[in-house]
Amino acid sequence: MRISELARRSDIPVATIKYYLRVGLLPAGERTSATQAVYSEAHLERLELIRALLGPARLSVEAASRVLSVIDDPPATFSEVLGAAQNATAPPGSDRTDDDTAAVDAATEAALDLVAQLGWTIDPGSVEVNQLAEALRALEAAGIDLIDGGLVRYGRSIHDLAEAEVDTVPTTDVDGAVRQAVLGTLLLEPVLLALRRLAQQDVSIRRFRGEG
Amino acid sequence: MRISELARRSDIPVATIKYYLRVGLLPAGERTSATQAVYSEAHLERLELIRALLGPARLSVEAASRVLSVIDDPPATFSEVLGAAQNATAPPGSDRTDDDTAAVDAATEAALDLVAQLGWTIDPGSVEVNQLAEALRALEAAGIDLIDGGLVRYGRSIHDLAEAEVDTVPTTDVDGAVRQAVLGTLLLEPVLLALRRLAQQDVSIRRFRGEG
DNA sequence: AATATTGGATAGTTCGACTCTCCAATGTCA
DNA sequence: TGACATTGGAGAGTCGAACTATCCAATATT
Repeated sequence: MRISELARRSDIPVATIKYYLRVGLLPAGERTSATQAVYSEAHLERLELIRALLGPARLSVEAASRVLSVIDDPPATFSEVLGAAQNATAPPGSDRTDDDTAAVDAATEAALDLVAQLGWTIDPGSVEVNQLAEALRALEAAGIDLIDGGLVRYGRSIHDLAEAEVDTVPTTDVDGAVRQAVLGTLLLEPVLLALRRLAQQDVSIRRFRGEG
Repeated sequence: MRISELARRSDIPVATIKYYLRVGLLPAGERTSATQAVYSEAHLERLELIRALLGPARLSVEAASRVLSVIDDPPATFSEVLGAAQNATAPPGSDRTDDDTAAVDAATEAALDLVAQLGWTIDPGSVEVNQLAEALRALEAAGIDLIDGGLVRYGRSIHDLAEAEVDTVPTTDVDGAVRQAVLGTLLLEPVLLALRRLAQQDVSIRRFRGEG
């Protein structure tokens, strides 16, 4: 099909598709002449994927393009796939000056401590540790107190989730595994957040039924 | 203190503080004359809160201001608090044209179905149902297949989480409860997402240890 | 009295994600 | 075959969000 049909079928403006082509999110169509190219069903699927990453998964164009390049050209081992996916989507760590290094260090220590308590084996230098540290710092700065061991309890529940997720990754088909791992990591996030809020509704309704 | 000291202590530029004042995120200081005002420790804390909402919690200024107004002026019942917090932070639902109503309806039905399977009592008209529906739609559009009952399993784990969270809310101090509920809902999100990724690392390291 | 700071309003600036405009080279239909 | 539509490609323009800078008159401070 040509670009106008691609636009119609995907419900994305031609100008936007051209933009995606320009920034490299969408591979070029097959040239049939100097000013014409044809696009396949694969392009259509790719567009849906792009929209899922830019929309629900809330990625920037730059992050999405890193993610897609992991899918297009996967690393050799599963752990690397996961790492690549996670790195590709990590927000560009806040470049704060080193004035409050103390607070940051303390938070990092708290994060590593939590992971140790949970008995997890992870890469202590990975971006996620920093993300966790920063998130914990924000919690504390806002004055939120968790009951003692609260985070450990969260950690265990979340580990259950992770087990369930890894179960869904096919072990035979390598490319499929990559795709599933990467997209699962990203696209399940909004699902989990929405489920969490609904669960909170249920819990609070149950617990505070008929109270003022 | 005056605005320059507030800026220095909070590490936020004066111009930005003025901006927050203008848009109503930060209440005005106490006027001492026509061109002077003093700010308190409360303003400093408020600024930290604002930064936590705009940064880690990834809220827009508009959403943050809705959240803060819930905290400043809480509704009467706990369920209302939760609802208000959730509504305040809900992203502005995608205003798609009604061309693919079918897909949307199907997704909504799938979402409600999932909730029913979990046995949760929720408001079927709440924003979160739509969020869930949209997230599920994106998953499906990307061609991610979950093992049967996978989502139910996730749901149960998440319900555990929600229980743990509601446990941390103090039942005596009303204002504190509101603050805790609202900020906990928002600021724990990044914590949970980071924990999830670390848990995935652990699971995959354990499972694929030494494989190519 | 001289200099610095403040509140407040208005006008930029920056960045990301598009969206528009052009134009020459093709494609298509009568 | 000729008139009209479409395409690829590149550059410029738009838009909204979140700041950031500039001004100025009215105080403060020293």
